[in-house]
Amino acid sequence: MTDLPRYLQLLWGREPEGRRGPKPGRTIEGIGAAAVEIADREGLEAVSMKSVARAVGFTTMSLYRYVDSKEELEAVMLDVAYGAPTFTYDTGSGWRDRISLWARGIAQRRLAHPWTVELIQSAPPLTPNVLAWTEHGLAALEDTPLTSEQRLSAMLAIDGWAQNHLRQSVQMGFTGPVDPESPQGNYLGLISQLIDPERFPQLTAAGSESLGDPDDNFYAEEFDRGMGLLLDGIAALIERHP
Amino acid sequence: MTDLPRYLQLLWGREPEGRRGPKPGRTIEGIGAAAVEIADREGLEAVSMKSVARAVGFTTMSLYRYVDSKEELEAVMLDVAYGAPTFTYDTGSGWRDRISLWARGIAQRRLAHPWTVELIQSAPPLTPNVLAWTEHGLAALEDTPLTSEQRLSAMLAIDGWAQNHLRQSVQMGFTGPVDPESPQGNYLGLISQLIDPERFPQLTAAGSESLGDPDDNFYAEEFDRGMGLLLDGIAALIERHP
DNA sequence: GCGCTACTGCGTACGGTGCAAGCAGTTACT
DNA sequence: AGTAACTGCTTGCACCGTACGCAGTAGCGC
Repeated sequence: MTDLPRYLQLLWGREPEGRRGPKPGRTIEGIGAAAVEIADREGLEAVSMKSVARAVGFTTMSLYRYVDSKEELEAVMLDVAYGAPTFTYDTGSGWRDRISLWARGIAQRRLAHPWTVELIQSAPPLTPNVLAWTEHGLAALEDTPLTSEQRLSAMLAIDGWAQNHLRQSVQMGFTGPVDPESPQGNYLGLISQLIDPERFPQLTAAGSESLGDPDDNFYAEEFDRGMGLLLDGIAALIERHP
Repeated sequence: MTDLPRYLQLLWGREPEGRRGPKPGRTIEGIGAAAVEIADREGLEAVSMKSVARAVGFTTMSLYRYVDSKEELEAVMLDVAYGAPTFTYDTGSGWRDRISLWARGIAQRRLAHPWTVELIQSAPPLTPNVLAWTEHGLAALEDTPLTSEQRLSAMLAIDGWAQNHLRQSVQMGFTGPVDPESPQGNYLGLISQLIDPERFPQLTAAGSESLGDPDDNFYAEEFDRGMGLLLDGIAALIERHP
């Protein structure tokens, strides 16, 4: 049994009691919240050990009393960004409504903190809020006849898709008003400048047709479309289930 | 009409002819390949302007004659990692076989260079090989009655899911032999140490049942399962198409 | 031929990063 | 009372991406 890394001990409140020395002056949640605030305001690249420390009134190295590395700080940030799931499922609602609600909830949290898509997590999440969301997602599929392995697969697929959709949308600059002067804004201009219509017929067609006017609703519409695809797939899986 | 960033000019062979001065001693493709080799061998964090420059026999700053920033270098790396799609679709094969083949092809390339999931692309891809794969994916759906907008959506959903599955698998350490000593290896140990079975009943159940023995085939099996979900969804979309 | 000019790769320098190590001061155990 | 474990702080290091100016080179217009 390996003992827990520091930040997990703190997040889960697993500190041994009766510890000597001064009480810690901050909480990791507070530190994470400060980091999140910086990321929301100035972008993820503005989050450094120094800037976060300053935001909580610390010197740089003091942060290492709460977190062993910047990567761990990022895990805390993600947990703060998720927050605890606040909604509950209507009694009587079916799995499709439930998991949709859940997916929308996750998408909403992530959309409020778009920098989450820039985080690279080299380890699976073990923080309280993220695990709470996972639990909530599994619970949405509780009434289906699927095995828990299938439920986990389905949930991971949905979560993964939602996350990826946000990622792609952020890349394309579709999450806010489209600025035609920005490099993303004239993506179409650049692409048509590059590709040979004979070598890239499908792309040429798709470009002129579909991406013609990516308006503000593009993100939401695409979200519903893709989610519908996945839910139909899950429905098919359930129907053919023994 | 904005003019192209340097690395795109080089990748697409759009340099003006009759240029003065010495010929460039390297190609971006070569530089990208060197960077890919470093990433394959020592991980993405070992890729620095210095290390790449040394690998091609340059000083650090010389790289900036080919690329305006490290981010552009990463775009080149991704393009090299993808390579050009080499396969063709069987005549007579249906869309389902075709897009499956395509998805497998992409997954294979990415799996050969797992660090691709760590790349954060802040702009949509405009490099030749990546666009060639996109074209190839759209062509797989050519025979379906879907609009090109729907085809694009479907393809993005599949690609996104494949990419995300790889990302999650890499995080979990499922892409290679499982080392129980590594932090990912005893993920289950850690999780069971943290969660209260009463507050996290679904997770507890899922953990003990499904993740019991994540063997080498877990990645591939999960890939097929999720892909099946998506393809079923697309099939449903096609059936109800006017 | 000539210089001019745009190009090559190189050397130096700068501000910023994450983090290792040792510090004096504080608190609660033995 | 003494000691051991903790707090936050200070200093210092190796490394990062990249701005800027350099001498040398190849093709242009004359």
